Amino acid sequence: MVIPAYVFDRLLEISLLLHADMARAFAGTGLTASRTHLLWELHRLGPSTQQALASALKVTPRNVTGLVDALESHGYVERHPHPTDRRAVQVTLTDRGSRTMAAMESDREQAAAELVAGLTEQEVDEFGRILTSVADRLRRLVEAAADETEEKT
Amino acid sequence: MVIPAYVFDRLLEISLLLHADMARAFAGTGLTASRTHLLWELHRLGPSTQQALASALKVTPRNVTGLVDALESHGYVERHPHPTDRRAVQVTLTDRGSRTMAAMESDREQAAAELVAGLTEQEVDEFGRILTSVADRLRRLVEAAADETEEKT
DNA sequence: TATTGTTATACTCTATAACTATA
DNA sequence: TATAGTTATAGAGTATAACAATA
Repeated sequence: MVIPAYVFDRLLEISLLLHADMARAFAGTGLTASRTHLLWELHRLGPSTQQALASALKVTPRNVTGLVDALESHGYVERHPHPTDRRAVQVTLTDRGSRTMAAMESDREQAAAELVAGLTEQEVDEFGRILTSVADRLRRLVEAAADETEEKT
Repeated sequence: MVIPAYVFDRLLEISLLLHADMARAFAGTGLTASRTHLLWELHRLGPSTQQALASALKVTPRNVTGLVDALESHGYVERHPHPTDRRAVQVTLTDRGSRTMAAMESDREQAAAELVAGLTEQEVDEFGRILTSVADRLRRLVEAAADETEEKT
């Protein structure tokens, strides 16, 4: 039993469609996929240091500096002194940032509903269950491959 | 009925895992995700002009120039004069390029088998069917959003 | 006139390395 | 000595605009 090729084609198509739609939706807003990902983590975590954001996004601290610079200049986030650690910066959402995330959350829910309109609850559950199983196996495969690469080093 | 949040989390996780694995697998090969995508299309389409590749990849011709430059310098593709149109270039896979794609194809099949090990044929079929349905609806949503944006312009 | 591919220019994301201020 | 964030530098992907050769 193998994942049929058409499933890969659909996944690739979904990825390209989402990319195109983001480019369209972000035009003129000062947002990009990476910047929005940072906003999303900030929304989830609450006020955070740039180190915490770097871990959450799995990118370097230097990279976070650039993303926060861009988001700050467009008014989505603010840098504040950290209350207890004078080395660190605390990044917070501004009102604009909070409103943007709230709007995105409700857009996402609406889109999520439209995508599965016509499917039964059982079908959606089954889909989620298989997706989770595939993600679990993929995680193990990727970790095994990474370990193997490391051993060679 | 709405797609549950954990399904989005799994999809995001899969996307991040694949990205990390590609970065690892491509180290030292001169390949990247974008360059591999071009090789894949070339493998699928056969010898192609850069215009054809730009359409297939949905990027600008200028972008293809850069990708083909990089792939050529690493020996994966070659530029040849087009047999009938002296303006155009025909891009072909080299032996190295063909061998690389063949290896990737078999790797992909093996990984695809491991990801669904433990699932029944019926479950995989069901998964593919729902994925197709979701992709169809997503395509329509994205097109509708794009049309709406265009009307405002 | 239209098309193919290139040069010129610019923006974004990402990484490593060196450095400053602080813990 | 270790950590948080910055400056410096570099590579990769992407885009628009102007241009030369050819159709």
